[in-house]
Amino acid sequence: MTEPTPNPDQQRLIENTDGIYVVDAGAGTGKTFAITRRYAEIVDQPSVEPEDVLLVTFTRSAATEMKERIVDHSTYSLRELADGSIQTFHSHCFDILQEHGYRAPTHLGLDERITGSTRVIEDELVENELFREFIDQFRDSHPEYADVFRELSDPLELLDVVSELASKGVFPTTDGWYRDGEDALDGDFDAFESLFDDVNQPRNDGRKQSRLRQKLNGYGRNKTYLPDAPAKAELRGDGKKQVPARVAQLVFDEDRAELKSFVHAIYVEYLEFALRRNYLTFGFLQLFAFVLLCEDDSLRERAAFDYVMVDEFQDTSEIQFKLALLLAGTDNICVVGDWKQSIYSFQYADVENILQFEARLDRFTDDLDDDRKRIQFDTGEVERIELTENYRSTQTVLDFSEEALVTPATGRDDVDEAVLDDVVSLSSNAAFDNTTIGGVHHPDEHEAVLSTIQDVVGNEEYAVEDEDGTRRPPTYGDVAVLTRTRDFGRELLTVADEYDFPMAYDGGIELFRTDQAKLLLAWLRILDSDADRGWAVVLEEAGYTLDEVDHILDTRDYPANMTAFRDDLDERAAVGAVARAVFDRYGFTGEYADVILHTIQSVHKSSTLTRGDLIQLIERGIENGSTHDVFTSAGVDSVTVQTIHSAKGLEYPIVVLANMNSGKFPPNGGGSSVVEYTEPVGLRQRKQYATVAEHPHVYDNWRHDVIRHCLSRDYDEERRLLYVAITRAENHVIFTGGEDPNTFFEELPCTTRAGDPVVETVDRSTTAQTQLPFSIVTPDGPTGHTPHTLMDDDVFTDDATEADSVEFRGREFGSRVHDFAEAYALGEDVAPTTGDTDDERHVKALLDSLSGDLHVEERAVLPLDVNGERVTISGVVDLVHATPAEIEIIDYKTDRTRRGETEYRKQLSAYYHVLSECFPDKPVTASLYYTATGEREFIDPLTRDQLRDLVSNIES
DNA sequence: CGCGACCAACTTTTT
DNA sequence: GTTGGTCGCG
Repeated sequence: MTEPTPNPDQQRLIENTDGIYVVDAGAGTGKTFAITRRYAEIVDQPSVEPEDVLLVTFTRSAATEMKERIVDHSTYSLRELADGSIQTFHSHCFDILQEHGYRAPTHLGLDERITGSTRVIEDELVENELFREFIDQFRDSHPEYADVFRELSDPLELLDVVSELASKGVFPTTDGWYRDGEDALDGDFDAFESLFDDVNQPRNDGRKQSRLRQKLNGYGRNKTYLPDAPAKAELRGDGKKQVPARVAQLVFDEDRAELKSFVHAIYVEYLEFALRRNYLTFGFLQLFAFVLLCEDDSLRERAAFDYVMVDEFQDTSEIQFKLALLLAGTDNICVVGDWKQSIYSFQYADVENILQFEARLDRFTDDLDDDRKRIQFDTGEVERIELTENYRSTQTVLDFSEEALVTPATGRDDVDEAVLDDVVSLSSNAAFDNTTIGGVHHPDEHEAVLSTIQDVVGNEEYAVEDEDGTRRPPTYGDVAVLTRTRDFGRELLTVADEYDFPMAYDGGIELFRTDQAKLLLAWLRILDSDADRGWAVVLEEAGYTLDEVDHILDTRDYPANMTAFRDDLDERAAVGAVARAVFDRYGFTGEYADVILHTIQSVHKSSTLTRGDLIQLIERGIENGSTHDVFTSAGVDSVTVQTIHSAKGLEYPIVVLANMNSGKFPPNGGGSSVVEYTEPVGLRQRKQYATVAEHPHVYDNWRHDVIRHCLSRDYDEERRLLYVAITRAENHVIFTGGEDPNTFFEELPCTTRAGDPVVETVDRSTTAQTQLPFSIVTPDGPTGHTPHTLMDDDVFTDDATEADSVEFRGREFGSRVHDFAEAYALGEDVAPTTGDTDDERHVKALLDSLSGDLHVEERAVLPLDVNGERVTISGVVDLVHATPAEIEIIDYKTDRTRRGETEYRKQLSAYYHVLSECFPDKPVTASLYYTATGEREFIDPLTRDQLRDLVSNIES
């Protein structure tokens, strides 16, 4: 939420465009507003153009939002800003490499090149598969590392190592390490010693041993070390409450030459592998961009900006901080962030970047200037600006949010209250503060959440305030359920569905844990080996009882229609065709099925996927919960379910923070309230090896068993997560827990009560909304495709081979125009990559003639009551164009000869009704735009009754 | 009150 | 890998 006039703090940030600034912008302080105004201030100077300014955001959607908001406050249009650099680190690095990256690998001694066709692997699953493939061949070609591999439980850990090193700027060259990379690997004894000392302080005024000494009590338990390992007593010392100081040196000094050479070999050969396969990972994008900017002085000067701004600075990694410095041609640097919202350490974000900004600025500058001057400005003067006025939440919520930062996560967790010294307290500008903060717990937590929301909706006690100051009871749309895990969100949606409760999930979904993927896996297993665990799933889904399933499995007397389908599947050679047939059988035509197919196909491109491979792929996907974004829109009046991470930057009048359960939030640890000893103490079998010689692969690293206790492990980030969740709320916060709520739930200073959930089924038969996709059945076209995929008709005929369809889809005419339109509407620079056909020119002309908000690919769902049953029509149109005067729905078609006119009409009409409800005050029009002729045809929307008739005819 | 030993239960987020 | 709970010892 933003205010039209900047407050004095914001004004200071906006006006002070020259020099180095660190902005502590707490939650809801109008950070985006201020930063966009600042950008506008900078580019509105006559001597400055958008391309002189780099504005880095953390997500692509944030970049888009920034652009849109800057347009409102500067003399530049969205088109002109497309040339300016408002983007993520990753996409900026990609641009640099596209333009100048050809020889970048040579700076590391690599012979491969980065070309215009080098892809970026965004899908984690695909990246993992590629890495596995690399490791398999690495293993074969390096028998000398067989011993090391025996110690690894999962080769993917090596990908972690490589990624983490890349995020910290440690890169290999063909014959060593890049710049001072090896120093980082060797470490710094003084720094280590100070960590060591920290955990080695006696506690309770010297009466209690140090944390380190206590931890070392488990040293060597169930292990057999190599003979050179010191004894436990020697490490822990005796009589004192501390570990002897010399132990620090003892564990630090280790010959890691072999380990380093192994990691080096993996790292450098993986880089070669990726380049040969013509792809880069997110991490490698930054790696090569950094190398290029470091080595090529003239390029660095050309690529440098007069102004650099970094948003969400608490989410930056070490390499990103350094990249920002290399991209800054002057000392006009401004970083904006909030350390309290640093929750991405698993993605290598380093909260110290913002907390220790000045020290790191000096250190990184020195590093970069090590051999020659690269940073051409003085870093001496750094100014801090604090934004303290909060436009989102009530003062009660703000005060409460600080409590979250010092709430213990476990019973033994002692929180350092000193963190509050770093907190810049916020003051609310809300006039209305009727905030309730409380907790509800019940064993049926899903029901408890739903029932609590129903208590709140329409309840005057939970009144919320609209932007114009009017107070009203809340609706479903005012509520967001935030969870730490996607699992909980998915379960909650399943339960919500039973009550027809209006609820939509927003964000990544664990694609391989959906019914679609599980049934596909089942059929693949049936094809592979008539496996019971395949048949069991299929039979159960078909409605057989457990007894019946058992009987069928015993007798192997499968239903005839199923064996027929199996034989039919068996004739399809390509796995993609198998998957499509399975989805068709079950009517899975929505977004999930599409994304699964797409994922299979993208793996298929890089290797020939057999059924066995695909089974493995899905099994792994289920195991590690790989996620894929599924397209959803926020409902018109439905509760939003999100993970806390994905809700960052958003705000809701009422926040329900769910799943506050023991052992799940915080992640580790747990504990049981009832202890049952199943065997007498002392009889537990020890996993101890008689001699090391018997098991030469045992690699118990005694040094590491000490060192790991010195690395800080605390719950600070969990508390920050709590902080982020609470500060999403404008008015009310409700915590919910299950049977055994966790320490946060107990310790947070608010009242909690046991719930008594009664969920009422919701009648949604008349309300239009946008939500998760629902499948469509068309009378005369292929089933279940959105308007623009209908153009793929001929691609989906049975006799088209898999390879044909994959290749053909990529180059498919209609899709290309669609992609072009989307990219162009988003302000991306599309001309060089997509050519300049007549169709694209038409689309361009149309888009240029429009001003206002363009919403690309919004999905709408219109529920209809058909013969007493609720049926929904779902649609995706290419563009929604919103101006102050009207709403236009626009869909691109190549020409009039395509099939599926009825379907277009149906979907445009459904869309018309949904948007008419969303915007009751504005006229809504629906039109088709024929790119072959440039004609625009306005459609008379079908009435609800007509739609109902149409749908019931199709159904019967 | 501190210490040690032991068992059992839990282990996420995504550019 | 971390935690909660319990038991026994000093």
